[in-house]
Amino acid sequence: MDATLKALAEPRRREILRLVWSDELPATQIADHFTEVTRSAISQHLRVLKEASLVSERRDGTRRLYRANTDEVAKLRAFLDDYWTSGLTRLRDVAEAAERNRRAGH
Amino acid sequence: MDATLKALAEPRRREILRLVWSDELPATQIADHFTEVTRSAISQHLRVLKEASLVSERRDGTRRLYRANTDEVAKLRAFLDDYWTSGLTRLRDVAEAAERNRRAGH
DNA sequence: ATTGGCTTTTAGTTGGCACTTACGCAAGCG
DNA sequence: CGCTTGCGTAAGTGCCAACTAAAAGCCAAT
Repeated sequence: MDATLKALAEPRRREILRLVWSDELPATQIADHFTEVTRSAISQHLRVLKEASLVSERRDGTRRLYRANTDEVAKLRAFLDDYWTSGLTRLRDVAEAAERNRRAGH
Repeated sequence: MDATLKALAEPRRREILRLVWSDELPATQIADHFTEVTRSAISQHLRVLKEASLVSERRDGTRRLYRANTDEVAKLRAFLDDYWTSGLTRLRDVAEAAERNRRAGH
């Protein structure tokens, strides 16, 4: 989950993900979309996305076709829904912090 | 939106957001929750969260009370739902890239 | 085998980010 | 007023992430 959010924090990686959202695309065509950075930079972005499971790679001859892994974004949605809504653990943690404070205090 | 994702990419900031999700909390109490970093570091995290509109600040005497801005997370959810699902713009962009390629290509 | 297109990888640079230490500043209290 | 409490800010450090340029890998066709 950490990897997912870190990967999406970069604007160009979001753009890449959008490009390969509905169809797979070869690396060169993805890179051509970006005029301000090198093909190498895009390749490295693709690696980050792949390691975060946000895209999958398929080889076809010398080309490499990338496609978005939409399931992973769905997981992020679920994360946003569930993570903070556990008020009980929050109260427990605050209580623990107060306890630490009390013992440490003077 | 960029600021929102960048802010959430940091684990400690997510933890802070979880702490102040359902109730407001003074800065010191938030900082006490983290034993491995300084109070100053937490203060800087709070500033990032505030600039991303993920938390709001309320002053009460010398204290500053923070509370999560749940609307902003809701916006992120909407973003995840809508941003990539516009296949038409994707096709347009790919066509443009191909056009650039054709002209540039000798 | 060698050439050539498609792509990743390596090495090196730079900018940014999280952190600590030290300081500053306002509000309440004796 | 002097002191303390609660908190942000400034300056400096170290690390990591994004980038470029150059080298290397992979695959197909010749």
